[in-house]
Amino acid sequence: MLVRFGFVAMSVLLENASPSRTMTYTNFSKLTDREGALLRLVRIAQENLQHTQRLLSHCKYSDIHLYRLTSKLIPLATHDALADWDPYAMLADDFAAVGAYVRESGIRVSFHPDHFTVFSTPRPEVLRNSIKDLRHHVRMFELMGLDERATCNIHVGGTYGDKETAGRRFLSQFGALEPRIVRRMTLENDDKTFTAAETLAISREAGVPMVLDIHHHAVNNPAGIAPESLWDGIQRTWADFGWNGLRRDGAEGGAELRGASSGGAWSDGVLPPKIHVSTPKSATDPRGHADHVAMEPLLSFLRAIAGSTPAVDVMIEAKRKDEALFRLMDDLRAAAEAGAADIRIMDGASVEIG
DNA sequence: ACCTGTCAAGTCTGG
DNA sequence: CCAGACTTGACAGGT
Repeated sequence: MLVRFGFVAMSVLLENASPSRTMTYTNFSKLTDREGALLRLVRIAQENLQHTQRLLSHCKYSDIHLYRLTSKLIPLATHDALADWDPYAMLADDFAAVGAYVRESGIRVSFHPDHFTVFSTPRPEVLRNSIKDLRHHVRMFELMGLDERATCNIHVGGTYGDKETAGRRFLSQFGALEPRIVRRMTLENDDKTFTAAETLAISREAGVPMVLDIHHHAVNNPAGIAPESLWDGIQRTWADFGWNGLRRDGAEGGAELRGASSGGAWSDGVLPPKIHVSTPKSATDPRGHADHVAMEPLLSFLRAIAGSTPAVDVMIEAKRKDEALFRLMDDLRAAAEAGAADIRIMDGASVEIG
């Protein structure tokens, strides 16, 4: 089983490369020249996109095949007070350049809209903002010219004291999204509300792939289910509804999208399942993310699924970002050298297990 | 150079 | 019904 590692948003090793510089609305409103202020926002976004490209270059030269884009590329992009502002046209070239680099380097990219995007909500204005937020993310993918293997990952959301009702409300509100958005979505199990088993059931009904977060599962698993026992079902969500499924069903644009990509995992027609991994910060804060990732629990999970899984992509969600990724690779290399015959180092950020 | 309170946004808990 | 916690990176304003 091929295992590829990636990291989230920013690097702790690259200097002055923040992809998420911002301007707060409070500060924006202090500026008297609105035109000038909007131009400032565009300038910040351009800088964020240039830094994103440096981060992608860092990935490419470190063999990192997986990267999560920050949701904060354009400051105040979906703010209500800026509803009449269209930043996309002015940034089209910058997004196109990033997208071209992504396609050429074959890096698998995603977004993870933050916890304000929640489709289980009973509140109309929260739903409205959630839709707006997803449209914004998909718009950025489209400006980058990336096909539907570039996905947005969200959680099911809050339960409001009645998980059953909240789950049904999620399905009806999420299901009302435009197909072009739904086709780019994945759902992740939560560390407090919807468990992995519940998220899997909802993912199947919604017709989208599921991302398994093994740390969230460890801290939100009241039924005590072993994660590998859910794996067949999770893996099937990628085969049934994901990129492969789209193509098998002959969904619109499939053939055309295939030709638009090149290199590595982008060209072989396979989108491996994705999992998230992090390590509890401490016994008192088990849900928090530690600086680095402990190899052992991850390795035993990977060994458990290796027999039934050709490839899996692992997103590292550690506080020390890319440094944690490299340290984990060091640990895997050391384990292989110490005699673990089922671990083979493939390159700077991937291993073969089993 | 470094520190602290604040930031556009949501939900949950406890009072 | 409302305040505070939760959580993340970065700004803003202070020393």
